[in-house]
Amino acid sequence: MSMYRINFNDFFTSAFSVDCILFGYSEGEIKALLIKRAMQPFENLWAIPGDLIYPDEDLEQAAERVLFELTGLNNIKMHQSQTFGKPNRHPQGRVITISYFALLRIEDFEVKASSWAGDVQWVSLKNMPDLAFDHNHILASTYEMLKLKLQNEPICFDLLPERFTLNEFQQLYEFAFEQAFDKANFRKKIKYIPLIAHDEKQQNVKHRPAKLFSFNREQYLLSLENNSYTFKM
Amino acid sequence: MSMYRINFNDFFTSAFSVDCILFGYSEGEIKALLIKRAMQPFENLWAIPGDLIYPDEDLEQAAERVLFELTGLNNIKMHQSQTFGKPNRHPQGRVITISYFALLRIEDFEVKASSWAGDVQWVSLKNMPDLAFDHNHILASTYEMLKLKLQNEPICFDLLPERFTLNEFQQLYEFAFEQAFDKANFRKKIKYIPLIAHDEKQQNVKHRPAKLFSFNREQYLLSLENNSYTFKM
DNA sequence: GCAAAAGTGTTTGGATTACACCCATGC
DNA sequence: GCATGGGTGTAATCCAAACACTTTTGC
Repeated sequence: MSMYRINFNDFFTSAFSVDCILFGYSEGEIKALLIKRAMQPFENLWAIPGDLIYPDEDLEQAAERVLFELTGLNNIKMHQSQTFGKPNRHPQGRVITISYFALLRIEDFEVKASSWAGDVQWVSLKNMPDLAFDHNHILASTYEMLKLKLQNEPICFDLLPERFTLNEFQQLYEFAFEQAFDKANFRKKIKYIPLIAHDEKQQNVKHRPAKLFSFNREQYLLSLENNSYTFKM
Repeated sequence: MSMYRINFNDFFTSAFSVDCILFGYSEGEIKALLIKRAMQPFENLWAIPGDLIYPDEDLEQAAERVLFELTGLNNIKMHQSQTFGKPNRHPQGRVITISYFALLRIEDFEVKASSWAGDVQWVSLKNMPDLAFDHNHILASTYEMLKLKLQNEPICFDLLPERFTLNEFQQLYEFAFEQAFDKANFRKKIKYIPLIAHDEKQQNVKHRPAKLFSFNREQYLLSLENNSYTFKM
């Protein structure tokens, strides 16, 4: 994290940081973007990207900055998760960290290894190694919050490609809730979610190609206004 | 808040605090315990009780300390809500505040006006005045989180008296979700919540007295373990 | 034709809803 | 007896689960 570019003692006895968990979805798995720490402490361990918050910077703005440095992406909605502040969570001083998460379409950009990371990688939440600091704990609680929101807000469409098959959609929920759903019943459940059915079909599959759909966000917002439908999974 | 007992400039350029929202339930309304500020800024305005976090203190521990100073109560579960950190939210410096909430039985204790408050009062969430700082915003988001948890965890029993009538139970949800429920249907919905039915009845009512119930927490925890029931409202 | 996954229809049982009715108490 | 809320039963409806079946593509 960039705090080590600055003389640590110059900062003060306690500091705030943001940790910015980027969730993505590919190959049927929800993944988080992790960085390999290039310096002490926890050198060479994988960690959640994060940085100190500047004195006159809003929390969300700091999280967006971390996201931008890693991905070049802008205008992504940040969701606040939780705040972690055990006095000894950081070996070199008191650092209270506010964790945020964002949902990305993995295919839509290229990750840039930043100055403060030796390597960057998407890691499946099914297969998480030991992370630096208390980052396993932070990631686990944030994933719980993601799962809660997946049930109550149409944020799954921030993870899915802009055009997706209904099966990809179903598999996202199957991964998150660790259970298989019946295909016919799943389609009945999502019947009222406003989707746009395209004429376009899946390519290069060796079976009947599936129809592609997109989320009709405009219509969803309208239905929110007149209370005709609220997302619920 | 106690930060003003300390010379302000000695503290820092930025600081952390906890705000500790105490929710209670009486007379059919969910209320928050507010304090009347005895000093600048926002003197004489109502505010959420809060305090700075000591350098080697855990966040939750700080919130428990604020609760204890106000109520003398201990061993109350604190729920972390959200963190607020707009650079200008505090007129005298950068203060990032982590908000917690706790659920109390209003009848079980006496509020002590503490050194940093001129007055203390339970205020209904239906009838909230303008508060100090960004406390209206903090309270509103925290109330949203409370309502979310009321749907997924049996925390309503932390607000209700130890022995309650089914109607008090129903009215709590009616207040929170701002809608009336059918009595017979409500009772069918809660059929599987493990309750202890007492022989004791309501006293001093001028109609048929209602039976009193308590939450059977032991049995609920057992049913969680063997996955036979999970709370859902 | 066969394998593989897309896509749809039917049946069933349990939950939700609306609504009606009886019961116990104070006055 | 009457007002007031406590407490319960029933029928209609909706919804979710289980499961079977048809369709379309590549090879």
